[in-house]
Amino acid sequence: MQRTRIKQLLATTPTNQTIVVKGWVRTFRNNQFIALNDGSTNNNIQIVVDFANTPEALLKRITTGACISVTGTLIASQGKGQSVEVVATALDILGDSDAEKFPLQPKKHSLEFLREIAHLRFRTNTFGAIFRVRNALAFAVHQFFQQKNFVYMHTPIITSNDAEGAGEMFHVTNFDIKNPPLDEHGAIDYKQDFFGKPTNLTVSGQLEGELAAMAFGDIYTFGPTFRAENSNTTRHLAEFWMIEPEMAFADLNDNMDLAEDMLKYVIKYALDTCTEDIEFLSNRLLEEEKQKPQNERSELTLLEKLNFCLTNNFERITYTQAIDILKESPHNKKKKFQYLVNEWGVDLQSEHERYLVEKHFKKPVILTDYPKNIKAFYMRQNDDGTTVRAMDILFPGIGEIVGGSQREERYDLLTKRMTEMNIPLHELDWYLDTRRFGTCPHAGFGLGFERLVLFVSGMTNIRDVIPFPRTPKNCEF
RNA sequence: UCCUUCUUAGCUCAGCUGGUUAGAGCACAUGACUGUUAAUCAUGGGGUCCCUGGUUCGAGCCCAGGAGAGGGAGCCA
Repeated sequence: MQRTRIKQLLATTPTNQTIVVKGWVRTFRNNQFIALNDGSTNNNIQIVVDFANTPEALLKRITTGACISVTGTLIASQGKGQSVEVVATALDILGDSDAEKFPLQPKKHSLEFLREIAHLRFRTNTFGAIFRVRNALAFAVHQFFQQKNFVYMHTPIITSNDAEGAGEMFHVTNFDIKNPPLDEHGAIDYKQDFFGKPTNLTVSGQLEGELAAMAFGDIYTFGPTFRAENSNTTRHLAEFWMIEPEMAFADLNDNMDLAEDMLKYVIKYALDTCTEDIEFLSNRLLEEEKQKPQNERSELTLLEKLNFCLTNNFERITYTQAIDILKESPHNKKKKFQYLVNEWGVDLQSEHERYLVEKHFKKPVILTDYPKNIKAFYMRQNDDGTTVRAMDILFPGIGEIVGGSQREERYDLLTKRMTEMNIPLHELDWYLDTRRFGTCPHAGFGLGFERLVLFVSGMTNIRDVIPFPRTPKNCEF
């Protein structure tokens, strides 16, 4: 007989039907009641064991963490905490779990402790909810773009291109690093390496994405990305997943519209399909914030915050307007910023971004038209000669979740800018071909998937929204 | 990388001014009970006080160095 998933069982009208259910024991109370979970939902099904007619040796093996298979009848629960329960007629232990050694206990654990046992934390309510939400968001990303006829493009993970400047890269080689072959000058001879040249893990699929957009029109990537920055924060990972759409015949406004539509679409999808999980996470956050002083708590619950995002337009302002707002802000005048805002041209600090999003507008903000000197070479230059068609989307609690731009499609201006920024043209010759052969206005952005999961789950540390986080000095599992 | 806080039982933590045998709650084990909901009650086992060195009659506590973790900053998604 096939097993039924617990999520489905809990929604079934009990008519004494015989069912099979398999899962992992969360708790075993009173030698009689098993709370069983199979990952389909955070809710457990209660298995009732006839302990008087069950061998004691078998009862002893029903421990927290054990994997069991139960055949029984589904009945309306006689107890109060649940609507249905399963009266066991047969119970098999599929996998024992030594209660003395199993680290998950029927009690609250700290997120830091669970991070150390990331291979087992999937079995907790919090991480069950997080990773079901993550799954829903990933699926919704694909559904959103597919409905719009974007082509899913797999850009390379190993690349020889290191001219992007998006971040420090992980070197890829199969040399014996203690004894690499040297050339006549004593330098490492990459001609003898696997690819015959130095290679790295990708920091972005954007440049290759642009190539594809110049043929398919609209494309997106969704894959792993690697940055070897020594970043130790709650918002950075060395290995993370990035979504990068690229649209031909699109300007910055189209780009902002796409990003805003996409964020709203995937958040709504998660709310609709993971309602219970998000409610659970919302309550979890509420409980966690009770530990904090009143003025540090969120004004909205997680659920309210997500719904607020769906029903309000993101605030769109230019960098220049943002600087004016910050300059004139009471916060700046009272010198409450660590870095005071006095002049146009400086990069915004996180405290400034947080002020704009969390204090001034109290909603997601899209900042556009940054000074060209603080942005990448490929961004389209405005006629003022000082700013570029860049956009950053800032989210409360997360900061920058999206970074994008309209691309510089004009060959002359692009190569001039590259030369100014000391980017060797010959290394990106293939990229420049798009501008040589049938160039057109186009735009795209990069969305850090884990930052999205962070926002939707209400978690505060990015290491808790990816199954096995890779950060400086940490690559377990 | 910088600033800052922390590291004591399986987990979460307490540990006074440096003083004799290092504690609690939960978890776990044993027993009782048996429609429980983090069950309850009783009993019990469990410690490299992060590591190394130093000061001292005496260090979990003070000093130096190191490791790991949390929070903040920078870099960014």
